[in-house]
Amino acid sequence: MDSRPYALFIERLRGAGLRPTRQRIALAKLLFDGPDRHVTAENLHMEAQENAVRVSLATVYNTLHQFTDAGLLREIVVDSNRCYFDTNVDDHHHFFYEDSGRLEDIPGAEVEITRLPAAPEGKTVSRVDVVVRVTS
Amino acid sequence: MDSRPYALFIERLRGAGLRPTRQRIALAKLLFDGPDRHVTAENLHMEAQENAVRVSLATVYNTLHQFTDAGLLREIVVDSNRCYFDTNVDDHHHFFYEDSGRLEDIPGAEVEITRLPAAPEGKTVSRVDVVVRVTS
DNA sequence: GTGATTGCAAATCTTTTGCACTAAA
DNA sequence: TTTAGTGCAAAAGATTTGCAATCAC
Repeated sequence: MDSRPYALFIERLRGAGLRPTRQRIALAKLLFDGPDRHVTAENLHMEAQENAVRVSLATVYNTLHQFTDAGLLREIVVDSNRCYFDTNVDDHHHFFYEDSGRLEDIPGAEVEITRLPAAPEGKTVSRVDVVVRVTS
Repeated sequence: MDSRPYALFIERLRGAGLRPTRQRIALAKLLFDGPDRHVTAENLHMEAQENAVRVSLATVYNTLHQFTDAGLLREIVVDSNRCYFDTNVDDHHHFFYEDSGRLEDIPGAEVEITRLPAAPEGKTVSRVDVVVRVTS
């Protein structure tokens, strides 16, 4: 929880072109001070409150999108009624537990796609997402 | 537009265990009387109105989910703020045009996945979705 | 008739926005 | 200072729900 100094996060924000405000620093600490994770806005807002971080839900939404635009987070689409954000921005894929809504990373190397159609004329592939949906 | 008899759709609904009501028949005709397509609820509701089919938006939502549960449609998740339904329920994948929100089928045979991790203990893979996101 | 289905409007849920206030540089 | 960032409450979408009216069987 308190394993890394604030300076690290402040620097990371500056490096991404974001002003290190109290709220952003606190959220960055929650997000990046530990193993990779998947969060929703609601989810992170609650966690902030539990940790006595005063931040509004609107700011959590804004911050998640700013972090995503800055390349610190990746947005994952698996449920058409909720946005998930992943602190792992490397090339990788996901297991999606349909029953619980939980997400789990699959390292990029564990999926091999050997055939894929060419991008349509004039288009560029921005990403290939593989979602393995599992149930009990 | 009027190429197939109503009887065909009525039978299809019965076969899926759904009462062939006026609304369901009309929507089935819009959905299945032609090549495969991708629709949203809003989208299909507008089309119904244009074709003088009187049906409420709530019923369109309900019907799309009933059809999906019955295996007549498949839900595709590519945008966390809109539900897409696909009349193609065979094994296949998608191009997603990020700029326009348009979806395009990729036949199952055009994607080959040669490595994939095993499903987690006690879980079964219900589906593997591949979404190729493209931009201009 | 009887139970399933529908329509409508209201409710719900997630996400975004407008704007006055506060804080970082 | 000056400009970016924040909080709040209200707005905006998309989807669901409750319930009386209607329809299929």
